[in-house]
Amino acid sequence: MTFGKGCHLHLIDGSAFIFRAFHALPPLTRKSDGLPIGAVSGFCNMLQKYVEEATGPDAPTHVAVIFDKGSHTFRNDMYDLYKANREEMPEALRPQMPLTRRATEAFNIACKELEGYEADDIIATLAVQAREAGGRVTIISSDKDLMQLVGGGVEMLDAMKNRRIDRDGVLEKFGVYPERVVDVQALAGDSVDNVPGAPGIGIKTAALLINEFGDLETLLERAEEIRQPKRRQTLIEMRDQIELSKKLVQLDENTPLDFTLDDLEVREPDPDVLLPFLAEMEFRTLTRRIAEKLGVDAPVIVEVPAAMPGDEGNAAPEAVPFDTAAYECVREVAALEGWVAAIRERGVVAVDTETTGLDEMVVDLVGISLSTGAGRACYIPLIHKEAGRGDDLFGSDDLAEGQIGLDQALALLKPVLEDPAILKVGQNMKYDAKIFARYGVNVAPIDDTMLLSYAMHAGLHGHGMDTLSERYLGHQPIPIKPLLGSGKSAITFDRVPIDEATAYAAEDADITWRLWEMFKPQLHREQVTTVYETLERPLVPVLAEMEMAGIKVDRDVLSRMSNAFAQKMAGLEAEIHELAGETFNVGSPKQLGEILFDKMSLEGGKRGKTGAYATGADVLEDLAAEGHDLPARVLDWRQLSKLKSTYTDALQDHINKETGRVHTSYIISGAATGRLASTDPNLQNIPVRSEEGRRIREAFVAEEGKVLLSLDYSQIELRILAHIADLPGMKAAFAEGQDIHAATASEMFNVPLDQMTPEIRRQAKAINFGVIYGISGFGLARNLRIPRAEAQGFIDRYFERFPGIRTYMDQTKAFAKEHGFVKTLFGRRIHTPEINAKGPRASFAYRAAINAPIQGTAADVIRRAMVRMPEAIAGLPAKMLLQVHDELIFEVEKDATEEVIGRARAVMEGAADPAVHLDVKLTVDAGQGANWAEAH
DNA sequence: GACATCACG
DNA sequence: GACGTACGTGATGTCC
Repeated sequence: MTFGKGCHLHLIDGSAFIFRAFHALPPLTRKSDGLPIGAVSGFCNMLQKYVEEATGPDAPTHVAVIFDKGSHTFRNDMYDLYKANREEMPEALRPQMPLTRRATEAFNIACKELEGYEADDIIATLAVQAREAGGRVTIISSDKDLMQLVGGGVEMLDAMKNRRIDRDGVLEKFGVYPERVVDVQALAGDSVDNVPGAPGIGIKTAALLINEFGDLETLLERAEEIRQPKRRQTLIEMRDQIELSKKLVQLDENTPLDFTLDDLEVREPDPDVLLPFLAEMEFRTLTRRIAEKLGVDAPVIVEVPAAMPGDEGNAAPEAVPFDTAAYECVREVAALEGWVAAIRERGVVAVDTETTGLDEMVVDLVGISLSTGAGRACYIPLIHKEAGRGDDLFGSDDLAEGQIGLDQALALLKPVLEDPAILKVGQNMKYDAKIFARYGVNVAPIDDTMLLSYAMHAGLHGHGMDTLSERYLGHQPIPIKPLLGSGKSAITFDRVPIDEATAYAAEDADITWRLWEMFKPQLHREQVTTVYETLERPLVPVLAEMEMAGIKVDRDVLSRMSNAFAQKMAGLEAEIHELAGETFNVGSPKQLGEILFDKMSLEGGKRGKTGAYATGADVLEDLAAEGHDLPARVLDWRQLSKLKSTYTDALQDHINKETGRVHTSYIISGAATGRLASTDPNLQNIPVRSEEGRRIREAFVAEEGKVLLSLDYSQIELRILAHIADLPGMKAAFAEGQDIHAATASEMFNVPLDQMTPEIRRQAKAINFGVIYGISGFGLARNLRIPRAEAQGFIDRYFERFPGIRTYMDQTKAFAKEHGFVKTLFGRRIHTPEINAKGPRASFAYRAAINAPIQGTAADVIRRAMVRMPEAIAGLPAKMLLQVHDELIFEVEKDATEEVIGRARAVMEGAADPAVHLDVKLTVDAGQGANWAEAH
């Protein structure tokens, strides 16, 4: 096809892809030989994503990836400092450059470069040719130098933000249309490329001048007319430098090319070329995904353990392919006895349970799967029902034939599952342990692949089985959805036909085994063995006990509150409709925004990214403060609505029918920092800050004759900050038992403690928290509702008075940049893969990196306390029920209260010892009462 | 399923 | 000089 009208040329800026891929990803290496491969991996993923999305009416007819070639270009002949401040290419990236060319060719996309020219010049030349031929062009890049080409059918596409940039987009960026972009750049210069420009003039000023005078040449001719003396002088004196800058930024549209547009026609990738390349790179997931897309079999990539010093000579084990047909369905006692013997032989087994649902406190055990080696797995169906899908949707309630009796199977397995000499491996073992516990089997000792991954990879990705299998085994597990169906017609696992259940369930055990085999030896290499052994694994039985204990919740209290809330809400709703002059859904932010800012024309309507007005509490509070009644009522209504739906209503549904208690579930690997997360229900966010909300805690009660006990760390994060950042002033204040926020205020604002006002203390408190969060002037200003400059002043003074903070922040950032993770005092690693990204993502990562060691160390401390707690209170009539980040809740017989407080407090205050000696002592406050509101 | 909102530490 | 910001979570309701 000859390129012309109706054609659409895509030009991809290859170097931009590479650098983006390199900086966005952790330093991956090819397993077999350690070759750095991260950028190639990211590059291929981006190409694949691009190919997948480049369909439809907008699809390109022609496409090329353009690369830079050689470091010396004609621009260096003009100006020897051009790009002189460019940093050396990172050592890990250099060997990957040729591989990205090969990757492009493997995808069967034209790959073009030209010695002595930058990619931008080739792109310019092709874009102009295509435009003159009457075609459309999309330049896939976010390089602002290319913006001068936009217009007349040429657009840019920022692939990361998925945003098209047309002439108006360029105007937005540069303040001028594309044809004047070089003029603006010539004046503003570019520090990245070391284009000098005119000193003191940035894009804003440059655009102003160009728009006033028309173009650069006129501006320079008539420079005497510029009103501002400084600018006038600069432009007159720097004329040569500005003209040189223009030549440097002006793209060459006449690059001598040895190919034509017609050579760039889109071609289908050839599986026989692409897949072998991906396999050679050892990209497991991508190889499989693309093979699937192309409808061919993925080549097998042999699994090789990562090379280690001293490993030479270790033969790589042959990778065993996944094969569901090889799994055994255990239906006879003799067969099960065979498995038990095999497990005893091996000393370790991967275990997984299948159940009728997700609530471990309610569901029934349906079957058990076991694995004793890669590819060697079985499923033991126990209470599967006669298959009856089809005519009879619900099947029969009769047990299917050929299953070992539940009791008999458990009796055979129990000695193995409880044998201290046999290791049981699971994925999220807390779930299975709780199921087994309800059947009288106490599984121990254990390993958990989810927690192994968490100890090594926190911050990099999730730790669910699907994620881990795809990422580390290159294998997508059988999805559960087709087996169970969805919606109304969904069935429980006991109604899944046994042969299908066997493939699914045994595969889970197989995957768990393989992950364990891979992860376990990696722990020590990542130096997180102690983290795993002391902070992750021992928590499993402790949390299982707490969750099974549950906390008693008084349904009547909640029910009465729900009714009261409903009444108040109805009243408020009527008032709101009255004020609005129409009825609308108060719970719809969209409708509320339209009422407030369109109908009532109130000031301050700001639209978010979806185009809807923002109606968050901060916005409504501002409006209410101006005297508007409607937003004030909505705020009240929202508070009640939240309390009712999330707490007083929903909590009732979580009361277990058998125990009369609420049993939350903690996610050990949920938060990257080491904190726990609580779900179904979340008992870590029960209201406390508002008086009305706090009353919900009255529904959490102790059994008759017992009390609830709450012990919480006082200011644990600030104490850890004082230790880590070595802040002598703050340490002293803690040592003397002072009010830490007042002490901070005194230090910062030179106010004696006895003259402290609540207002000054409030500001100091906000700054203290800000520091923990990786402070920014903007954030503090918003929090305190003060001008940004003032907030910045506070921060500057804080840094002055507590110089250790600066050092801590700088060192933490440098560490994160170098290693890709930060550490807590106890060695927990939290990865920060985006720390080397560009733009706001890096700012996010930076603040998270500052916060993680502090929040994470506090999380480690309370984990250590929890692990030691059962032994400390053994023999006492007390149970640990809940954890809320810095607080532990116990239920205790009244007589034993003081004894439990004493022992639990000692454990908590001494939790850091002996692993870490803190310069600041930890103190614990205790409270008790008939309910949680009283105890807190 | 994404988004906005809001509850907690 | 611009980016667009406080850190970490989970549950709910609306809307597409």
